[in-house]
Amino acid sequence: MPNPTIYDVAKAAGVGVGTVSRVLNNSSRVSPETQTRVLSAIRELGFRRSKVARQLSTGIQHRNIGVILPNITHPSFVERLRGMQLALGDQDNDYNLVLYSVSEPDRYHEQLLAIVEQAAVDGLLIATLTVSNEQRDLLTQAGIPFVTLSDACSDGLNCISPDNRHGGYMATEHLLELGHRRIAYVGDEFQNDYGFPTSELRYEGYLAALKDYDAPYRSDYVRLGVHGEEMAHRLTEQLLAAPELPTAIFAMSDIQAVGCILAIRAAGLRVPEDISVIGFDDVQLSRYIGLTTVRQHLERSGYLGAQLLIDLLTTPDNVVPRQLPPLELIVRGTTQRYSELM
Amino acid sequence: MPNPTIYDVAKAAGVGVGTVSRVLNNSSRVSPETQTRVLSAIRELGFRRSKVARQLSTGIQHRNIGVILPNITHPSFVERLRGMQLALGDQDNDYNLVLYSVSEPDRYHEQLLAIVEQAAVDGLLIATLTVSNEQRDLLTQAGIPFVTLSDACSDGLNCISPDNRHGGYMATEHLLELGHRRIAYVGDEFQNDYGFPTSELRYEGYLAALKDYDAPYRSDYVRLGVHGEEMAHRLTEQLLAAPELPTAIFAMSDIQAVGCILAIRAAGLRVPEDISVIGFDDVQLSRYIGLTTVRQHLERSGYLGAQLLIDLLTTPDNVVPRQLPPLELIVRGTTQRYSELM
DNA sequence: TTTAATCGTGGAAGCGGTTCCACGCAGAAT
DNA sequence: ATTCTGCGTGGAACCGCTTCCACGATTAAA
Repeated sequence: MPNPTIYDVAKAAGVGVGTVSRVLNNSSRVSPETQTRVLSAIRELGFRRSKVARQLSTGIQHRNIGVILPNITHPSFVERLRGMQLALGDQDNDYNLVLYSVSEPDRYHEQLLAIVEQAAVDGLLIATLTVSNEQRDLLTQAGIPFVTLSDACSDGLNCISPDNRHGGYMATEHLLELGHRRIAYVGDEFQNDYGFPTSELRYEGYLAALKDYDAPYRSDYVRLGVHGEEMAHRLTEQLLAAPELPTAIFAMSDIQAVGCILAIRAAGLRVPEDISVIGFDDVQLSRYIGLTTVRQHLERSGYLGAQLLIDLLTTPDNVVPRQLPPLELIVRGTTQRYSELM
Repeated sequence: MPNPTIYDVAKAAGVGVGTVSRVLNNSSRVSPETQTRVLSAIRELGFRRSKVARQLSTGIQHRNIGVILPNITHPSFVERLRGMQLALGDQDNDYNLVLYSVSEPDRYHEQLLAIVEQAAVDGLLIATLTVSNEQRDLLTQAGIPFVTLSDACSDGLNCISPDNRHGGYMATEHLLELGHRRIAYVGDEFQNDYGFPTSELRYEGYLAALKDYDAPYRSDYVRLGVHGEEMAHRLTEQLLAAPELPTAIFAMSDIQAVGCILAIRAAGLRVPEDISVIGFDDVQLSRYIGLTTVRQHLERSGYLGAQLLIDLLTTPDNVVPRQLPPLELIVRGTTQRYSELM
């Protein structure tokens, strides 16, 4: 018997279904003999009570909020996750957080389909990944409200996003004001498999700042590659092989900034004495290592995103808009004034 | 109407329930007029189809695995989580990971009760938190198999755990072999609200190593406090205020090691030149900052725990035991040989 | 002894969907 | 005119559990 039900158990034990249910919930009194009979029938048949049937029958509502994110590895997601948990904790309604980590970009859509098909969640928090029109329609059609924590707040989707362009500007401006002129950019490739434009936006800010400050733009100072510390390490090595070294690097994320710093040190140079490095995000790690960066309130964005979604779920026609605090420049120890003397 | 059902929608639209269902799933053909009638009825009533009823009816099984952990903040949980995701990804059966973050210890039991009551999960992965006998019975009674990723593998529970005592020994031994004799221990209080004995176990290893190497034990070199970087910082300040400074510190976790290092630097001393520091865990962060530590394969333990649970869920009578790889000493840059000259 | 209360139990109804079968009706084929 | 086909539709049955009501058998109270 593949999936025995309480009816099977009842039959096997020679009792009624009500009795089986009573044993299962050890509610009211069941005579000891009966109880053991039922229990052994359960064991023999390998019975497992259906979660779903139980929920339907008892009418217990517990809403699931799904979180889709590219990969649990990255610290920035941890921060956002923490914020979400916080928001869900506020509501002591029972919202459960269900994690969907998209390890490979091409499985993203497939996973989304499965989520919809399974009716696994009541609402969705989509971090960093972009939502295509097709996907938007899919979710709307299925009646699953969603909030994106992304960098492309397009077409009136519910979305929590920092101003990446401005953040890129801020970071670069900081370096410029310290007197740097040869500033490199290390970031993700603009066209990545997950489809998010973060790197390009921050790069645009970088460009704009260079322009405003009449600093030269040099294409060989722009190094792009897949996200991660190691790639940043390698990109920095390339930068260091150039005839004229940059005096500062703007890395589009803190993790990449770490890669840059490690590469610089490995080359026998010092940070910030020889080369200044600024990151982006302000993850926990950055405080520990004293990285200068742009704080984008990741935890808060998770918090606000979850709140927004809860609004959407509970009072769809009274959704209060949420505002992310402005980006902040956090100056720590990896940037310093540029002096010709050096 | 609080919770309109498809019957309400059908009535309002003047159609049968079958038709409503067809519209909902846009399956087979429904005439355009009918469709719009149904759709507007849905909108007016604020109908949301019940996830649970749908699942019961379609017979779609998707198992939920709950993860209970003290607090999402801590990097070590992220690593374990990653391992769990990995294991769940192997099975491309649909196992969903549901997160329960216990922010306050006293809410732990309450949350556990809610999980059981709600029948929210099919199995449970309990990280770090300990399971009392009462709780064990509760879960067994409810037919929820569970695996603990804890430090107290007692009474034949399914459990993945490193040998913390031995790990404490290894860390201390490393310092001793570098010639250190004045070795401090910074860790959690032995009796913490979450009930896990990690700190005490590692401390025991510390003691044993001191003894084996005939190094003096000094109670003022043992500093305990609530887990976290900040507390470790403060404890280290106390250590530095002592008349005779320790030459090395064994911190029971990497995060605490960071606190130690920061405190040492803040006091104008250098790591490892003045004081060596060794941590425990080998979280990602540690690689970045070059921390010497004991690797406990956190990701792997999450992975194995999830696998074990899946076994329990699918083939309860054929559970293959999982073995964690042995602890490894990872020597990086925060420890060095002690020389009297200094 | 009669009546009432209690206990253990069986089983129908219901939770809110989906699905399949049956039916009416329009248009095509005979 | 009759039969056939297919489309759009209604609604019963079912998914697997809980729960409540009913009922017979004890036991206690009157």
